[in-house]
Amino acid sequence: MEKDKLTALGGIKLFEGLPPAQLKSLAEISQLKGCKYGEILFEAGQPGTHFFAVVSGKVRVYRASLSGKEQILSVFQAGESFAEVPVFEGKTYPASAQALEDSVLLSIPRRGLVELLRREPELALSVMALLSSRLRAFVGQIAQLSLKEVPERLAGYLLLLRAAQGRDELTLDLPKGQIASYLGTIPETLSRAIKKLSEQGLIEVAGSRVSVLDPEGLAALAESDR
Amino acid sequence: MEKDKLTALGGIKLFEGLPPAQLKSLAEISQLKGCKYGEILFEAGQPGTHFFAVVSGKVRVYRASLSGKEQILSVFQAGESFAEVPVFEGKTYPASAQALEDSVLLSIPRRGLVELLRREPELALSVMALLSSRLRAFVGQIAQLSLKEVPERLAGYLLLLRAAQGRDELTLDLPKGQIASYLGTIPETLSRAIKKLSEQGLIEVAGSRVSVLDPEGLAALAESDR
DNA sequence: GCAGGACCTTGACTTTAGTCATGGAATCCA
DNA sequence: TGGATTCCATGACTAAAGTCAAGGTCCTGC
Repeated sequence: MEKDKLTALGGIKLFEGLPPAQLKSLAEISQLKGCKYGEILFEAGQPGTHFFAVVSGKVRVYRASLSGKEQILSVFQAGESFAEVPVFEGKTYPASAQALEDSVLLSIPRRGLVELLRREPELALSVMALLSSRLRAFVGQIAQLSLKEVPERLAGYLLLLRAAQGRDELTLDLPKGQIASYLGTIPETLSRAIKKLSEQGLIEVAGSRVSVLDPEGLAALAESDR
Repeated sequence: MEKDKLTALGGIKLFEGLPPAQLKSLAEISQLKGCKYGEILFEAGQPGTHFFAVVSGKVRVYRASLSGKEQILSVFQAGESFAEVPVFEGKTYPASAQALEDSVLLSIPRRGLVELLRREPELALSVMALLSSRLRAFVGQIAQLSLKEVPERLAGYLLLLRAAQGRDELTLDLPKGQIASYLGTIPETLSRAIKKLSEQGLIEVAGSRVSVLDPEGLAALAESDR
């Protein structure tokens, strides 16, 4: 069992390059935790006791409004970690987290991680780099939400996917409803945005498969604003 | 002159509690820099060479769209620091920065700061806490932009100001146009939102002075969503 | 004291996106 | 296999916020 945890920890990008002794001490304090599709890991406002890493599966981090609309902040997959904020602030989780698939997670109590960071300046620098990249992503998300309309945001999202998948035939990584929530809109509006891009000949859509027909056109749209 | 820098560094919250020797080495590599109202310090996309701290004055960090609309991410005042992201990522600034008043800044080259962080785990932890609090703020901002309407966002902003100023008679800390940009809207829409809150008897406005008449009502509005 | 300018407000209008309701397609699994 | 569920698309409508244009207020500096 300790063995499993060690292997799992080894697969987490953030802990790459950590000396084996430290990995082992991390393994001692962390827990492997299975969770099912739809399971809520924590909710915005709860005291933030643990830091998480995804061993397998998929987790979304989001904020919900009282009326039920949700804004996805990020989706995390195998090798990624999340819920750093309360580790260093010691307060509450700023957002909620829910499994989008049956998943396996590592949960690490914040105290232990802080101890480790005190002893491992290189890990600390990695953590700062990770936090910084999150900040960069959020800056982009804020700018998109505030300065761009839905079809433009969709174009940007598709270009990101294309870069990640390395080809023009994309497979959507999330159900469309979740993509809508990530883009800060609702499924109906996303549906119409997809139709619009199709009609303009920029993409072709069949279910969760999307072909990018005109990458430059998409890029022009994504850059543009009203 | 070195003396000035030391005093200035001593006033920066992030560096509070740093051993004098380290402060001194920071002073050696950092530069004092005056800048005038409206001066642009850096623009989104430029290589991020420096980290900044505000000695006096006021700086806004924002993203602009091609068409001229702007979204303010944060406004920094004396004692605060900004532009951490490229320090740890070594890439470009994710947003632009502009002086909102004649200001004095400290600029610190990223290399020197990284060196210092390697030697000072406690400073590293402070930086992680700072980055985390930024993330928390951005999560809130994303949620507001996506899940709430302008009058609700305004209500939230006024409540924050009220908490900061500790009384019900507020002085707006920014021109209304800048507040609009912070709230993700335009001056006309902000004007109407202010009028709406006034008509509902929640606030009373005269120029840049705002009286909060009904804090609970404001809070109810800020929490609510459509 | 008044001309110019920055900033703010208001009104009329347009555009975008959200709401509500309906129906279709795919999937899961008794 | 067929019934239920979930997810998605579409249409008709409403509401929110942006655009454009005009005018007001306040401050500054001759």
